[in-house]
Formats: sequence, structure tokens, C-alpha cells
Amino acid sequence: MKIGYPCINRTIKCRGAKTFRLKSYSKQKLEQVVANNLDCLCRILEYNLNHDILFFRISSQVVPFASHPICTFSWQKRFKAELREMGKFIKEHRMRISMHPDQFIVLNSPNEQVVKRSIAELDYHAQVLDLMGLDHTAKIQLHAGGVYGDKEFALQRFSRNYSLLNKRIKNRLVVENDDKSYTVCDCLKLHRLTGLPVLLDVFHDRVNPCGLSLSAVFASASATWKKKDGLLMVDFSTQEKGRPRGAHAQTIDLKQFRALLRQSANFDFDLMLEIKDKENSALKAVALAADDPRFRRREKIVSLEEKIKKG
DNA sequence: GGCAGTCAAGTACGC
DNA sequence: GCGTACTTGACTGCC
Repeated sequence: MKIGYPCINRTIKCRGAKTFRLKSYSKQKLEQVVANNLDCLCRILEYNLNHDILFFRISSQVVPFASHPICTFSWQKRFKAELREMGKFIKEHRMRISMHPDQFIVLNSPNEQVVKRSIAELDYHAQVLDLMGLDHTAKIQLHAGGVYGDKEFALQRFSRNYSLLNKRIKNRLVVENDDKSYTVCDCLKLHRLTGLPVLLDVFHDRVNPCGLSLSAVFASASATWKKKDGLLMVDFSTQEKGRPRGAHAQTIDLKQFRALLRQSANFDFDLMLEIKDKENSALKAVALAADDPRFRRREKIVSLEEKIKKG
């Protein structure tokens, strides 16, 4: 079990998801912002490593407008070395990476143009991970999309559009249950149609359940991940009090986190904390999970002196 | 420097 | 049919 948080680190005084307005787009601006984002990402990853946070979600904004027609600049070529170097660091320290395209990416939309744009955006995400040289355990998590008044038909359309995707997207795509439309059971159905692994969001499952027990959702979601996909990924959050149902908590509820660890004791997985205070909650979770036999911390760096002693 | 309006993109829902 | 929430800022123009 690796523990992580998404996209932003509030302790480090830099941003790995800096962007700009479409109106102010220029090749120079893009180059400058991507250089900043990658530099900041390196610093975040170092911070994470030093704090035993080995799971991280890279922001979709790392290359702003990457899939937009305005972007004709070969960011892939320009930042090849930087991305490869970052990937080397991730692999060397056995960190896990995910990405999460936002709500505009809808693979099952009845609008062909929306699907076309969504595929272009997914391809951009896959390219980032490929250029880092990461294996297929680095995933892109996506919601099933809209319902359009007929969920069965919408699932079929997802499946049909999925078959159009290129290999590099298929290798990385996983489907996540959402808080309104598609439950874990719906995602399992999608798994049967497409073979896609199911990323389990335990908070969404609480808000939008389908009648399975927590241990049943863990068991069935785990079973959709093959060896090449790595361990099951799980998203965790809790309800922010006094806010609409489904609103993510400001800070981690340690009581509920402890309960999750206890209730999931028979399963191993990597855990993403979708909590607003980001690394602060991750630090608390890491401290609490330290005694859990599943918890993975950074591997001890054996000093030269120790190596000599060991012969 | 501070503030408020706005930002590439989609869907669902209430009025 | 239109406005708004979602998630959550943060960019940008104006003062």
C-alpha cells in the first residue's frame, strides 16, 4: 500500500499545474509554463519521497492546451529529456503515478466531436506517462460519463468508443465509479464489456452505492486488475460537514481512515486521498498507516559504509 | 497590491 | 431554454 494525494502540494512554494488563458497562448508562454510545471513536479516528488508518500497524481494541466488545436508546438520533443529524467526518479524509488482527466472528457458522449476531443486529451495523458518511461501500472482514471436517459445504451456506447482507442491509451485507462451516475456495479459491467480495470472510489461508493458491502466492492474491483496493471487503486475521502452531499472533506477524518484500514485488511491497494488539504492529510495518513503491514515506505538508502560492513 | 469577473472543454438538474 | 453546480482554483484586467 502506497499512500498519496493529487496534483498540488501546498507546502512547497511552487505549482506543478500552472496554466494560462487561451487568449494569451504562445509557443514561448507554453514552453515557459511547462518548464515551470516539470521543475515543480520534481520538487514535489522529492518532497513526497522524503515523507514516505509514494503515490501521486500528476495534474492534467502539466502541459496546458496539449490536445487543443492551437497547440502545434512539439512539447514531446522539447521536454523529452526532462520527462524521462522524472520517470527515472519515479521508477528508481518505486513510486506510483496516476492522472485524472477532468469532467470534459466524456468517452460515451452522443456528440462525435466531444468524443474526438476526449480521445485527443486521453492520448495526451498517455503520451506524458509514456515519455516518462513508466510501465502500465501508471494509470489514467476516467469516469464512465453521461447517462443520456438510458444507462445501458450509454454503457454500450462507451464500450464501442473504447474499441476505437489506440493501444497506448488502452494500456493505461481505468474506470472509476462516480458520485451521481455510475456505481461500482455499473463499472464492473463496463469491465465485463471492455476489460477495463475498475478504480474504486470508496467515498463515491458511499454516496452512490449499489448494494454491495465494502468488502465485496474491494474484492470485485481488485479482481479486475491484472498483474501488468499493478495493485488496485483506491480513492478515499469523507463528507465535509455542512456542505452538499458528496463534498470532499477539508482535512482527513482519521477515525474513518482507521476504519477503512481495518475493514479492508484482506486487500492490498494503493490509496489516493482526495482531500482538500492535500499533503497535510497524506502526512497524517502515512503516520497512522505506519504500523499496517501493507504500508510501503521509501526503501532505505544503504550507505556506502553499511555496504562495506555487510561485505 | 487587491479585487472581482472569468476561464477550452460536458452533463444534469432545477426553474 | 437558460443558469448553475460540479471541483477548485487561479489567471487577468481594472482600479
